Amino acid sequence: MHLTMSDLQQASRLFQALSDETRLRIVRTLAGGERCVCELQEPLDAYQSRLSFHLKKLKEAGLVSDRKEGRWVFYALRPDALEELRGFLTDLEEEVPSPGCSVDGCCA
Amino acid sequence: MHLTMSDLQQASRLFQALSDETRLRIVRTLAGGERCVCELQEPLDAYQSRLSFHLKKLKEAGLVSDRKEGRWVFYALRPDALEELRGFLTDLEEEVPSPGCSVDGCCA
DNA sequence: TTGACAAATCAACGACCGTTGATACATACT
DNA sequence: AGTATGTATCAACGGTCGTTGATTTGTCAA
Repeated sequence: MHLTMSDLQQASRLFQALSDETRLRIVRTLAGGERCVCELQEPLDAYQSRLSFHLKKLKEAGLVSDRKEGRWVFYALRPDALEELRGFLTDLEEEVPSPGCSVDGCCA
Repeated sequence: MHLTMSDLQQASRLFQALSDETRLRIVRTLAGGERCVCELQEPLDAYQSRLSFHLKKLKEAGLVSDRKEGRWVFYALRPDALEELRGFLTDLEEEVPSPGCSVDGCCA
């Protein structure tokens, strides 16, 4: 009975950020270590403006961090964000279908 | 080195289904046991057509199942779908930033 | 058969999303 | 100074999404 991230709004934001295939490919690549935008361009076969757009979305959701170095901007995955989501799913799975759950407000 | 659900398209479909706050509230409620549409209406304060719309989305994504009984249709959470997603996130977190990862095709 | 109820579907609308190509900005090099 | 490079931003477009209200389909009861 925790469901720590009862803030469904935040959860939906995270899910939304991961709801795009291009962004998932970015995330999967960043799981191998930080990358600058130009390093993503070739393997993902995407225009630079497109990558900037998606990286901004991921950053706004808190899923990646960015670090400026010279003319490059390196993006990295934020493991705690993934952990947060995983915890949310775990809490959902642990929610047991209790018989008296139809009581007012229980599932509101 | 598993990343079983390497099918990013399927992953994005699941994330997309969970990217809406109304749907997350439905899912959280269904975690307490199956419900028919009319039982969701009051606690979620939503029109019936709206709930039907979102339940259809959840069903299409494989996150819920439905069971007809008389005039009612009972929806229930499918735990395996949540498990699938959790596994995907776990695999992502386990992906170690190995030094030689910049090799061609490694993260493509 | 008539009425009541549960659920799905539809049309319409506004809002947001993802892509592309062009442009702007910042940094580095000569 | 000028030029090249990496990145962000912009305008424009087409497409999809979520909501509402009305209609339709199916099921039960009187």
